[in-house]
Parts: sequence; structure tokens; C-alpha cells
Amino acid sequence: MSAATRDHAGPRRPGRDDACGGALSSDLGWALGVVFRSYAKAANAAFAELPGGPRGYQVLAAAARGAPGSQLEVARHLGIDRTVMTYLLDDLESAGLIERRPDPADRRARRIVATAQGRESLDGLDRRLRDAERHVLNGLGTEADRSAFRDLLRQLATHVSAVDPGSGVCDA
Amino acid sequence: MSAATRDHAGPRRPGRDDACGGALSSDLGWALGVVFRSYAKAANAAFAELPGGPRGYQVLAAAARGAPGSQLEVARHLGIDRTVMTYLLDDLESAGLIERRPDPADRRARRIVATAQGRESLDGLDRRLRDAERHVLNGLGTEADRSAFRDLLRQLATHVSAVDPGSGVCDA
DNA sequence: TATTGTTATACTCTATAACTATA
DNA sequence: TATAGTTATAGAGTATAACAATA
Repeated sequence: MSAATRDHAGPRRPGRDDACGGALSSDLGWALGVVFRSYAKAANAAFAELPGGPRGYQVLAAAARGAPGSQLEVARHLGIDRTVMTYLLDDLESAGLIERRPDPADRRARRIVATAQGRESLDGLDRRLRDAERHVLNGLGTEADRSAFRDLLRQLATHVSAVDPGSGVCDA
Repeated sequence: MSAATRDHAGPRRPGRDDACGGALSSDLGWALGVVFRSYAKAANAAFAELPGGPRGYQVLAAAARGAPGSQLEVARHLGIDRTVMTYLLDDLESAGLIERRPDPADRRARRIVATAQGRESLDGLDRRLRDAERHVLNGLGTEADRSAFRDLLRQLATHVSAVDPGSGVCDA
């Protein structure tokens, strides 16, 4: 039986960590913050040498798998401001990892494509990311729980992203 | 049957949102970012008039329920830098919501306590937070899924917080 | 000497507003 | 007129280092 089904049926056990989490309704904000920061720290370490860090990786990965849409659409999907996207692409391009190609259908827009070197670099970066993710998700004991968490989180993100595509404007 | 148990057993369906998420292993980083930003946006709106915004609320809530430990320990638990904590407490104190009391056992340390006004304000703030959380978690269709997500996330955060209590240093 | 809390400084991000070119 | 992309500027947020008081 997974912790997901084991725990949420019963009453909430007041533990040491409930003491100063925050909300009465739940510690959702605290937990999200802790997990997000932990993931960000691991991702920063994994992509320390890549221009743009974790966001550089996200853009490179999107380019390598043939992201649909313009540079602006990719930015919106990743929650990156379009002005930040410009600097990010400048760095990735001068590192020889991606290229900006004019969209034949709309000469205002640019399409981001990964270079051969970019695709090659991505292999190692993917391995680093998998290690980082495994490290963070180790807090869940069973593979079933880890898988359930991934699915629920992805389901939530997909819904949020569909309802409010431009919600990447506000980080606190 | 909940989405948690329904989805993660079967193979991964490549959908529209897989196109530029990021990792090959999963879109964990992308999903965490989207959900975190969405939550941050809702929390910022909910606590727009409170000094310190969402973090001000977390500190106030910790004080109101009698957070154990010094001002520094609360800061560490919440992932707040100690220098930022000083400004935050200054604002909350001058708003009449909290007080700093010297710890009789260690005259270097201060204990944070909520004033009557602070505890009173907290009621309305809690209500606002519950609404914000409900809004974000609406992306999960069933109450069982929402509850499972909360539990898994809390379990993860508790583990991370225990392993690496000072991981609040690095936000990207 | 180490730690809590505070203050001051420098720096890194980010948001905003222009501007160019296309549509 | 509206949009994609770029550039420049100002502001918010953050990290770093120093300091005073206490352990």
C-alpha cells in the first residue's frame, strides 16, 4: 500500500514539522516552497556550467525535441519573460548549442533549433538531471509513491498551464 | 478510481504538453515550476496588503501558533535568509502584528509572538489562503487526488527539510 | 571563538518601457 | 493597429560582509 493511499484517509498526525509550517488548512505553501527550493538547488548544481542554468537546459531540451511554435511561445510555456528569453538565447547561441532560424511563414518570428553540439551536450545533461530528480524524490519511500507524485504534479501543471498560460510572470 | 492510480500504471501518453517541457525522464522540473509559480501568484494576490506578502503570512502564522525556537530557527525552517528576516519582522512589528521578545534562556536570541491584532488578522488571512489553495488544486479532479497530492508533497518536504534544513539559500 | 541579530553595500535578477521589423 | 523580437533603464530582491551583544 502506498503512502498516498495510506495517509490521506486517516486523521492528520501533528508532528514536529507542523509546528511552524504556516496554514491551518495545510502546509501546502511551505511544502511547495521546500520542495521547489530543493529541486532548484539540485538543478542549479547539475547545470552550473550551462549558460542560463536550469532554464538554459529547458530551452535547449525544447529546441532539441523540436519544440513547436515561435521563440515567444516556448518562453511562455516555460514561464520565461520574453526579454529574458533574448539574453538566454544569446548565451546559448554563442555557446554553439542552439540557432535562431527565421520562420518562413512569419518573418517576425524565430524558431529555435538545437545544433549538433547542442544535441550532443543534452545527453550528459539529461543524465545529470535524472540524478538530481532521483535525489529529490528519494524522500518518497516507494516507487509507487514517486510515480503517483509525478503524475499528480504533471496533471496539475497541465491544467494550470491550459487555464492560465501566462502565469509565469510572478515569482516570489 | 483516482488519477493517481489510474495514470501511473499505464504507459506515458505523449500529449500536446510534452512537446517542450524539458527532461526526457519526465517533466518534473517544468511541472514544479508551473505549479509553484501558480501558487506564488495566488498567494501574492491573497496577501497583497500584508507586509512581507506570503512570507509575512508564514511568519505571522508561525508566531501565532507558538513557533518553537528563535527567530533564526523560524527563518531557517521557512527558507528565509536571516538578514531578510530582520526586515520582514521590522515591517510586521511596525504594523502591530508581532512582537520580538528576548529569550530569557539566551539573551542573544529573540522569540517571535503574535499580538492580539496579529492573531485576529490571521483569521481572515487563513480564509484567503484556503481559497487560493483550492483554486490551485482545482486542477486535480477528485478530492482523493487532491488529498493524495497534499500528503505526498508534505511527506517529500518533511524528508527534504530533515535531511537538508538549510536548503532555503538557493532560489532560481 | 562561535552564534544571534542587525546594518550597510554590492550585485543579480526582473519588470517596464521604448524601439525595429514585420503582419 | 497589433505582434515578435530586441535593447536600455530602473527597481526589487538577494547575497555578502561587517558589526555589536552574548554565549
